[in-house]
This record gives sequence, C-alpha cells and structure tokens, in this order.
Amino acid sequence: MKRTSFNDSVCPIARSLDLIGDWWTLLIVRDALGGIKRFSEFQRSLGAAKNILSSRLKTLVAEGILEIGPASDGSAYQEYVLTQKGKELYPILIALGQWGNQYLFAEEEACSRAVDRLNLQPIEPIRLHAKDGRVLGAEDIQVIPGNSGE
Amino acid sequence: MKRTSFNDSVCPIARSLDLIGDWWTLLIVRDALGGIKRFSEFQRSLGAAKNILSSRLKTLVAEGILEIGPASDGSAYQEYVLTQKGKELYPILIALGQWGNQYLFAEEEACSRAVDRLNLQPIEPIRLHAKDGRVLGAEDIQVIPGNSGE
DNA sequence: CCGTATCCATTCCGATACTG
DNA sequence: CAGTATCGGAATGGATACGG
Repeated sequence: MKRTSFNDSVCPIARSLDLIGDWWTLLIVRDALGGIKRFSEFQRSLGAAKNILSSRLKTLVAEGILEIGPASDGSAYQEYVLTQKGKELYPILIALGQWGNQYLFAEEEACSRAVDRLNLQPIEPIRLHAKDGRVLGAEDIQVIPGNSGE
Repeated sequence: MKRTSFNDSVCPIARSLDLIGDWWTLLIVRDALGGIKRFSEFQRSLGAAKNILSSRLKTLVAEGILEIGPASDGSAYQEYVLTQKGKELYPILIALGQWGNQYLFAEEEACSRAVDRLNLQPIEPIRLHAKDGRVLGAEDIQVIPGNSGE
C-alpha cells in the first residue's frame, strides 16, 4: 500500500504538503534561496546521500519549483535555480524558521536566521492581516471547506 | 540506518521540519485549529488509519504541541487541544495554504480556505516586513548561518 | 467509542560502487 | 564534478483484529 496522496484534496494545505511536505525538499528550497545552485553544494550543505538528493532535485524540477540552467561560472555543468513558484515558498520557510526559533531553541543558543539583506536586521515576525487591516491570531481564523472536510 | 535527524541542526527551519515536517502532523494541527478535538473526528477528517493517527497524536503530545484534556461534552473520553506552541503554528499553515491555493489549483476549482472568522473574508496574503517597514520579497532575504551551513 | 497490537507491503534512506 | 545503479535495513502506512 502506498501513502495516501493529498493532491486531489480540496484543501490547499494538504495539496501543498503532498508536494513539499517531506523532510528534504524544503531544505533544498532553503538552500536554493540561499544561493546554492550546484549539486555538490547541495550535497555538502544537506549531508544527504547523492541518490536521494538526485531524486529530490528531479521531482522538484518536474514540479516546476526548480529549473535547470547553464552554469553561471565557466564550468560545463548545469545548475538548479528556483522558479517563481519556487521562490514564493519563502514565506513558508520563514514561518517555519520563526516558529522553530521561538520554540525549539534555548535563549542564546547559536542559531542561523533569515535577515533583511539590506541591513542584516532580523525580519519582523509574521503577522496575518484581515481585509480591514486587523491583525489575526490563531483564534480569529476559520477554515471554510471547499466540499468535503478534507 | 535511520533518517538523519535535524533536531540538533543550528537552522531553525531544519529543526522545525524535524518535528512537524511529515505528512500527517501538520494536517492534524490544521484540524485541531479548526476545532477538532476527538480521536474519531480526526480519523474521519484525515482518513488515516487508527494506529498511525494514534502514534502521531502521541508524539504531538510529547512535543508539547497538543495536550490532553477532559472532554468538554459529557462523555468520559479525553480530547486533544492545542497548546500555545501548537497554536502558533498557524502562520505556517496559512502560508502553505496560500501557496497551494495560488500554484496548485485551477482558477475556479473548489478549494477550502482559511478566512477571517469575524466576517468570513479571505485573509490577506502574507507579507514579510523588515524592521523599517519595507516589504521583503524572496530576493531581499538572506540567511546568516549560526555556525555550520546546516 | 477510544484506542492498542500485530502483520505485511511499500517506501525511504544511506552507503558504496560505478560511469562519464 | 555530477550524477546513476544497486542493495540492505529501517521506518512508514494501511488493514484488521483485539481490549478497555
């Protein structure tokens, strides 16, 4: 039996998780956002085996999150760059990072973080806004099912 | 060999993914945010087997994302409610939902969505802000490593 | 109704060896 | 350097049966 797939679920969260909800893919995207482009760089940064890195990159390309381009430096090899669709995953990564930073690290534990490139200042915590500008907390949000509850 | 664990990584994204980066847990949190509390309700909503639901709930409780309380209705059974730590996962879910909604659904395909509870209006797209108030896009963000690149 | 225990198929992950 | 091929072990996921 296979894992149940969510790609025909009416819930966009479920459908997203079906694509990127595994342990490696979002880390690959994280590194790609950080400017990593080459196979060996991914491998070194992630510490993943080559075969699984290869397969993940392949599916990411197939899904239109990464695309393969010619190497920017002289070398004859390809490189992997994010598409627009892939770049737009960054709020998810930042949200994960902020949550992890808050709940999974000790006070002054060494910890990488995403910052404003311009001045290297930390990014403001994510806030969700309503149409009228109110800030929305967890209790202010409700889920309207598309059809079924799933 | 086991999966490599990221819980001692210096990257908060990796550490978060180590906890919640699997296919079921975030969906459980999604349902919990939607007000689901009982075992059978989770099971019906998720369509997951009882044993795997049971194990996921157990680890979520162990991690302090859910906690077990007495049933609010008359019944003698327990129920699972989100802790603060668990509730604060909602930006991640919303980010996933917004991304999925934009890139994984056809124009007018039926699709569940999270809305402002007060007036059932859609939530504004997530924007990241710098300390000085600028809106930050994917290119405006940089990752500063804690120690190693991982 | 709320889970736990067991079983089996599938998948995943990591190491290694190999090709161009 | 950039992958592919293969292999064994581990964990996962699902169905079912069982106990409180």
